[in-house]
Amino acid sequence: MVKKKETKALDTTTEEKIKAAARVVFHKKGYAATRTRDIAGEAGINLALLNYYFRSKEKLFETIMFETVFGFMQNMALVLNDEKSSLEKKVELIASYYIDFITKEPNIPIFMLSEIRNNNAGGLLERLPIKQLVMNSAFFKQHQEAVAKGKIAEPNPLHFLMNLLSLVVFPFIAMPLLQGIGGLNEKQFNQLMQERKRLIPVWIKAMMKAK
Amino acid sequence: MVKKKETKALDTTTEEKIKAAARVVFHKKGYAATRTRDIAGEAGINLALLNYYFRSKEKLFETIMFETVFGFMQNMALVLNDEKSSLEKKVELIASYYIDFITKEPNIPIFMLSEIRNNNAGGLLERLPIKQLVMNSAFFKQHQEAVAKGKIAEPNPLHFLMNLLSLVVFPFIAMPLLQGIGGLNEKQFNQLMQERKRLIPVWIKAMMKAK
DNA sequence: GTCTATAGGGGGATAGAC
DNA sequence: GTCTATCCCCCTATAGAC
Repeated sequence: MVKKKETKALDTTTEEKIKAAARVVFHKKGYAATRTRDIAGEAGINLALLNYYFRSKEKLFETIMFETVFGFMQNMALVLNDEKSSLEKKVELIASYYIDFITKEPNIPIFMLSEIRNNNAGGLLERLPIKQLVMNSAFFKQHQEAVAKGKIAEPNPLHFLMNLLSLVVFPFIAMPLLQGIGGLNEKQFNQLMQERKRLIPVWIKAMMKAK
Repeated sequence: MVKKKETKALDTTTEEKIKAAARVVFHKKGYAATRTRDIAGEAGINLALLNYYFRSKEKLFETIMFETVFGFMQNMALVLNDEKSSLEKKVELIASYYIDFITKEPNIPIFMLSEIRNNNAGGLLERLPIKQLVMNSAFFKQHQEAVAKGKIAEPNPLHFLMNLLSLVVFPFIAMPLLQGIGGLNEKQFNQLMQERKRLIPVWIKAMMKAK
């Protein structure tokens, strides 16, 4: 649509600068509270230029939203579908990867979840093959096998997945509350999350045998 | 500030109608996306009247936000501080109560958490004595005792609390995603949550012994 | 207390010069 | 491609009649 960088030195095309700024502001404030002027300011460019590259606030948002959700999901997809790693290993990998990821981008979970709730993000969930991705994954097959062998008590794989995501993601979403309760600063909070990389796999293992 | 109902038949004073409407709209869309016109419409009154009762959108929001957070917390406070019930019982009570509560009001968790993140909700967290409430609770004392007796492996009570809240609250926040993954309708989703009333206490018990 | 009408300002988008 | 200036709608809030 606009000039295509051939071998542009650093990814500092204007388009990329605007997207980077939009990511920051949208992730932090959400669609409704974001002012296009703030994005332009953050990007160090003029408001008119934003509309030149992306026709509207909404188009820009859709771009950012799609890339954010896609970026979040793709690692999950990779891990869940790896035939070689065990179920235990998958739990470890997901806990470890996402705790680091969200520590760096702490606004992403609540951003995604609240925007998806508000407007279903323009049918984003329908466009991404989430259901097949998860339901046909090696993860689900391994879970079924473990249930069949009596190694896992709770037969519903959705509970398994919910539990894993809950333990990994929720503390970040509730961070301000937990910092308030525990009187933690950011560093101490992150330290707690690092501990959870080791703890969550242990916990999940114990939970799933219980009945 | 306005007329005080003496023994008003049903709580259908205009003020209460506006607040009820504001709750619905704010909880669903959040502060920034809410239009005062929508609230007035939902309440079946005129826009001007809204400003007559509550001086501004922000004042109305603060009222709703405070009552929402307070309403959410007060049961937690009651349960956590009950000296008579055991730690196990507390877990049961919280899981059971909040699963029912959030099933009826599914927008509340993400509403509270995203508004608190956005603007700290006008220092709401500082005004409510959350920290003392939790840190001095019977819940925390019982947790410490259990750790001392070797009944609980993980000594940090924040992990315990995070885990409990995660398992209870997160599935609701991620509901659209989980419905997409599992292909569930609302009824089936609620069924899953009902199962968790029984499962979460079992899981928590198993987790906390694990190391 | 409740309404209609309108002021006032903010924010998304565009025209047009460079 | 990038800027300045500006349009215009929408939203909050208020004035004033009843």
